[in-house]
Amino acid sequence: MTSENKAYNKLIEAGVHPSAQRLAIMEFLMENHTHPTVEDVYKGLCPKIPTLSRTTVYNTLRLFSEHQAAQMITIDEHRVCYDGCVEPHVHFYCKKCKRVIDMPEEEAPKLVQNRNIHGNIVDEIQLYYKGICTECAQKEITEHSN
Amino acid sequence: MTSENKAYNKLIEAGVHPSAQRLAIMEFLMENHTHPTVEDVYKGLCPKIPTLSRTTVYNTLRLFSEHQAAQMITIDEHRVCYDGCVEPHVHFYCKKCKRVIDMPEEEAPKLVQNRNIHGNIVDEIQLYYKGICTECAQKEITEHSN
DNA sequence: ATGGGTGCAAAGGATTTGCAACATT
DNA sequence: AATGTTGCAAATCCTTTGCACCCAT
Repeated sequence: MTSENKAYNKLIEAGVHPSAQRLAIMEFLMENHTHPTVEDVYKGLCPKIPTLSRTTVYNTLRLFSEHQAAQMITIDEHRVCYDGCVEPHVHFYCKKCKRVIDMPEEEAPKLVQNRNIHGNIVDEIQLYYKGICTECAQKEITEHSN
Repeated sequence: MTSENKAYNKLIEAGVHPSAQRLAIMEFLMENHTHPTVEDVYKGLCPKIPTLSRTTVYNTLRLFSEHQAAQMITIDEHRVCYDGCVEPHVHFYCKKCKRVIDMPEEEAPKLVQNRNIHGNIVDEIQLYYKGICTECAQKEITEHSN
């Protein structure tokens, strides 16, 4: 199956009408597992869709997360980013380089859809780790040994 | 022990020099378990410290979280809020009323200080649940039954 | 022709920055 | 005097809003 088809199917399954922009944005998410911000998606797709606007990217990513076709990640205090993978997994945020990294080996809490806790209905779970990533930790050691 | 003393001790233990503003902000956090935003803290303390500035509240809350004297919560995509309690516990975010609520009965992942995962150093963990709170869920039922 | 989707420009809001004044040791 | 702290004003950056246009049904 081509990546266009995968993106198309995902939108249909999520109940999102597949416009050209939405398809391109979903495809971008599915090909870039780097937790892109709105700006990243915008920049990444501008060459392909020169008329694309930031507003559309904002609207679309929000729509995706509302339809569980993507997850919104608020691990970075400064900006929101998105993940095309909606399977539960842990995210790690490096306070130095500001990257968001997947931690597939860590156990993630499973989401029971519409779980009820004292009347509060939970439909989304996010587990965030924060700290310093390998690369940045390495750099720090090198710098300090000078 | 008075609440001033508690706040004072907490700052000292965290290695934060206790100025009047910092004491007042820490005291506010320890007395208000409502996950206040910068604006909330600012508004809450203005009567007591009329010269207080938002900048100071920003600086101070950031300083606290860097010294583990408070935790920064990024559950709400629109604004950061803070929790004076640094014991691990789950936070719930209501997408309707935007409140952040503690979920003490849910098991929270324990933070092993400076845990190392494939070279990534984890020094902070946040577990977020999102959905609709009891009150808002109730309201929705009432409205729809009209 | 109708409703949803898109994009521009402007507005809004949260947060940071630069800098001067201030307090405290 | 030196250092760290505070607070104002301005700047910055992210995100939303209002509205007009456009496209597909």
